[in-house]
Amino acid sequence: MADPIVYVEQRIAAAFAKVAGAKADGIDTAVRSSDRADAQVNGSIALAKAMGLTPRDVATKVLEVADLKDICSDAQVAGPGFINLTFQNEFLARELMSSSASEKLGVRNATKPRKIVIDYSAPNVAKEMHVGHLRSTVIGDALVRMLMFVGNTVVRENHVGDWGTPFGMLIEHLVDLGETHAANELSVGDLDSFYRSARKKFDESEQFQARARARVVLLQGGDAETLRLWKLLVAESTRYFQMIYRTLGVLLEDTDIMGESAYNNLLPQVVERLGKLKMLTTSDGAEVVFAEGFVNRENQPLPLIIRKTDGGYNYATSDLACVIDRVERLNADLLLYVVGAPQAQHLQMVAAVSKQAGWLNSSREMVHVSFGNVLGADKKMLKTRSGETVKLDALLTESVERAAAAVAEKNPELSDVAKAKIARTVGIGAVKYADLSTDRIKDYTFDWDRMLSFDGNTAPYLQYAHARICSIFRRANVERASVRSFEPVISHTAERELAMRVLQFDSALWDTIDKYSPHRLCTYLYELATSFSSFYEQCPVLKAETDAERTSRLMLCDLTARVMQAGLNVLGIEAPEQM
RNA sequence: GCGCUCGUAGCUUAAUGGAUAGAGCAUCUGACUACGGAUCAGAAGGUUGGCGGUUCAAGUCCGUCCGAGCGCGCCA
Repeated sequence: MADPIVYVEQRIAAAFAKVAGAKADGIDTAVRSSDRADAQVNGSIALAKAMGLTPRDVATKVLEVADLKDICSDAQVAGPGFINLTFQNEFLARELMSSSASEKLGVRNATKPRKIVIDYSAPNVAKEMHVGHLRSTVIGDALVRMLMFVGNTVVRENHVGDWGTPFGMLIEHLVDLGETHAANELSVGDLDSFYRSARKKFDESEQFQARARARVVLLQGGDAETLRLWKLLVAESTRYFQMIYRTLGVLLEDTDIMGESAYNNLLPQVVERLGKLKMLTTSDGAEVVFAEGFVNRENQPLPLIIRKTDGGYNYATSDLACVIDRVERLNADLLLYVVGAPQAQHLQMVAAVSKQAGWLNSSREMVHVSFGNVLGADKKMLKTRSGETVKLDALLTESVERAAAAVAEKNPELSDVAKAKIARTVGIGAVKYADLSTDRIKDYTFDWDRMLSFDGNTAPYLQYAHARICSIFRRANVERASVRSFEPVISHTAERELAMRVLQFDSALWDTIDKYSPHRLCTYLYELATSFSSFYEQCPVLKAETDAERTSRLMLCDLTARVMQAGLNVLGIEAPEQM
């Protein structure tokens, strides 16, 4: 326990229960941070009516019962019935020590650790990764890291698009080019042109279309030679994905790939099981499930197509197979899908059918971690086939280059090796942070300048705060660990503000996890950095007035840096010691 | 047509139903020979798309209208 608000909340809740008894049930007695005091309680107003008292009377009683004298220097009923709390500096100091002593910096572990399968990134074989994949990859990876941080078991799954009708055309194109030539073309990372040429042939030549269709049949029938060619495509693409992932610094590995093809042999089983459950209906020649509450344009029930008229399966079948696999083989109790908002209805239908079939229930659920569309400067969807796609590796390269220019300007004395390393850390961090720091649900306007700007609420600003602290310790020639158990003395306002902020890491991270919204942690870290910068201006550390004050401030600096580093780390962003 | 999402300062945005809507960018005014100026302090900038409702309290919930985007049977 380190967050004073979390701590006082328990006492307040108990006090409310004592004062109001059962009437307090369902009343929000949460304690929140406030700009009028350290914390604010506001359940009294809601309770007043039920108790036949004025809100201020309720608040006064609660305050009497809670008896917060040992931790609060001030506790007052204010306004219509709020309780404003001010914590004692000694209490904050104790909490800082508790946080400093804990490996997880005061963050509570999950009370019930879960097994969580998280589906993210999902690029397509033989296609370039673009900004849409950036969102899924970066958001998904941040969630993986924070869910693991609080003690969950997390399984990463990269649902790569490696199966289906386009592969007929891609394989035939590969055959036309010759394997060596095709491999060369694919290995230079120019996947889009490969895909486009195949597409062009497909659109222009009926003969090619026929070949492509025949090839799909061979592929799905397991023809050895076709599979060999298919694997060639997959292998080249996988190498390309891994290159991007390594550059991006995400956790995804080859072994996390569970492409559509991986579920191929489960597909007949899906049909069989749905059939046994009497959920299948034949409609227009296709085998479908009608999930309740979904209608089409004509207000007719909207089906989930399990088996097409031609006997083939499609992505709904494969997604259902996924659910079965994740629940039954992996024994997951939470399935997260970090997938764009346009898939919302599809995923709802998959969830509805899975529930109806009994694969999912209230303790095994799937959650769509949806994110907004990526828009161009014209505020229109960035389309994949328009040819105007921003390629991910080009984006990352440019970001690192811009960061390199900044490093060269600010720190010309650093070695070339150090400069290059910092440029990568800063450049990649900036891109990831730009993606993570706004509410994922909203549409996202792609903007080079904003993404690569190093001012304001950006990764470099947070990294800079961290680097400055490291610099203080370098100059002081003091081991970071040596100040960690020192009990700090809080006197200056800026010091106190920073202390309060540091202690909120726990609630900020949990708030982020509860909503699967990384931008909340970003906001917290930005505020932490702001508080530190302000402290840094106002409170000399190395030239503090006394040794005790100096050590106290060093302790606070160390803890701030550790929280910053841990916070950036769960976002998948590195915190350099110099920049 | 039906459904989902979004609409906050010039721009980019934050805000569990809580008091005076909080930041950054841009603009303007200031600041150290103290630990890194990729900084800090301050000013100005808002009828939270409109109207109505629920509530002690609404940017937030409900209704309605306007605007934008996405989805809606065999592509994934």
